[in-house]
Amino acid sequence: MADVDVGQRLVKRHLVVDSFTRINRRPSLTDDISQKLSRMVLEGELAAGQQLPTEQSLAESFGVARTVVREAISRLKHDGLVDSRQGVGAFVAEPSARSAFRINPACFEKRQKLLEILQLRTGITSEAAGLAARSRSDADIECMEQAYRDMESSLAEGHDGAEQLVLAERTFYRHIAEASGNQYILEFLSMLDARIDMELRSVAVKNARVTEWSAEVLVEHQAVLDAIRDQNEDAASQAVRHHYTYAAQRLADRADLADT
Amino acid sequence: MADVDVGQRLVKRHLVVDSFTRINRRPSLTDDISQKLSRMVLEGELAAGQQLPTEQSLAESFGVARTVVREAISRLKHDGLVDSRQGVGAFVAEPSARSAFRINPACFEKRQKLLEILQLRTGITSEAAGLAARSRSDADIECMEQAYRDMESSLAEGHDGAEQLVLAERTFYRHIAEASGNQYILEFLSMLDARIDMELRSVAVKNARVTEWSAEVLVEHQAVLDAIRDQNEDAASQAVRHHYTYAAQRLADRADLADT
DNA sequence: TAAAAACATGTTGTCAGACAACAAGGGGAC
DNA sequence: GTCCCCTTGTTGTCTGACAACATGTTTTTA
Repeated sequence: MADVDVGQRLVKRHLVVDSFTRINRRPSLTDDISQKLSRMVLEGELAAGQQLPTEQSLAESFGVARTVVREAISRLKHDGLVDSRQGVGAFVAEPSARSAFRINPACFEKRQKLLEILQLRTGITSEAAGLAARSRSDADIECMEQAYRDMESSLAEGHDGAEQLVLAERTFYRHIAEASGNQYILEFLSMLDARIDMELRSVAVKNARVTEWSAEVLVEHQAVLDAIRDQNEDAASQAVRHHYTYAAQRLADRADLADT
Repeated sequence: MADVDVGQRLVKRHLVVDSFTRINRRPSLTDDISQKLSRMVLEGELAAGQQLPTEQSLAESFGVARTVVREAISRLKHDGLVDSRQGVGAFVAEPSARSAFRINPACFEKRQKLLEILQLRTGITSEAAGLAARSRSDADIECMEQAYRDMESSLAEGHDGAEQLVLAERTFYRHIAEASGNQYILEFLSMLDARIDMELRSVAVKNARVTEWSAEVLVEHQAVLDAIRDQNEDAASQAVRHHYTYAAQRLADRADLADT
């Protein structure tokens, strides 16, 4: 945390990494304000249907120019969090009006939230595996096998290959998503992976008992691969489900996560 | 489509309903520009890593003020579509940097896209049902039963109850998502439903053979309800999967969808 | 000659003010 | 009571200015 001179004001700036900031870049004022506003909406501090303060007064209370507030609100409008009417005002939208799905990266450090993300991922991935089993091409299988071999070889490198191993696992499931032929599944999974990436690159990976678990994990992945190769839909989605069931158990063993 | 005087220009305005515009409200200039820009990025017209034109030149080429372009780009930044560096420029971000998941509502009218959305929904919902079977409370069951009864009664009303029926079905699965105890599943599903809503309110519902199918559909839902009541995880998620398998078949029968 | 400092240029980030577009309410004319 | 006009307040858009920053060029200095 440092004091940074921004325009005419002296502000505490946090170098947080979250959905509102690109990695390792100082958040802009717009980032700050849009984060604050969307948190207000998301946490119910502003109830649905309630009118937001005017842009003018928001600008004054936040100590920024109206353009900054407008850019922030523009983001909320785009996400369906608020709805504005010219000449009237801006209002908090109904939760059913949300038009985008986001995950706050801070949640990746909380065990409970991580578990829920894992469950979400389970549903998508097992569906993807089933679809892949149905419609995979031979080229798809080759891609998966390649990724599988990468997992094996990075496992052979022991502890040093930990990060590489996790990356190969990601690639493995990306190929499955591609083989499913479903654009949305692919997009959704790659979004999830991007967020998880941050965690992977962190110290957590090195400390986690990745290599210790890898042997058994590899068997789980092989079951997935075999089922897709055999074009057995149910077995494929079941194998994915198995893998994530065990993954959830391993998650419980990890000591680097906050319990709240 | 109409000619509308906006500021100093005369512009063709389309009253489209998409993720960039709230229902039935004229899109603002920011909506237009952000839609155009994000489409350019999404469709690869601007390659990853490529620098965007300067805000100034974008403003000139679009014929709008720089503030409008800035609000639009601000949205893209928030979605992880572009990344800007002060003093340098704005650049198209890697696809892996996406931080939000959206579905273009136009896709709800294309059979293939709708099928893929249905598959995505299948994965999430069957996972939700499994989790719900594990951890549902008695109160959860009561909510689901209520929604189920609503489906029955609106089915009794025949063709007039079509819209009400679809709404009750939504409620039924929302209760399942709630019972799963997974915040993300609930959020994701309710986002999907919000988009589907538009379709429901459209003429499509009235024309679709909803009531004709309802009898068999109801049986499928009951299987889900029973499995969750019995706390049978596998049966619950399997029942959901069944329902969506049949739903996909019914989708193929619908004549109101574009095939492209 | 090579390194360092100063400068010039172009871009994004922020501020300020103005006016247009629009909605809603109030007051007067009829 | 109804209609019309006016006033007021808010969002939408335009314009201009300057700060902050990165980069390449030129000048200065060792």
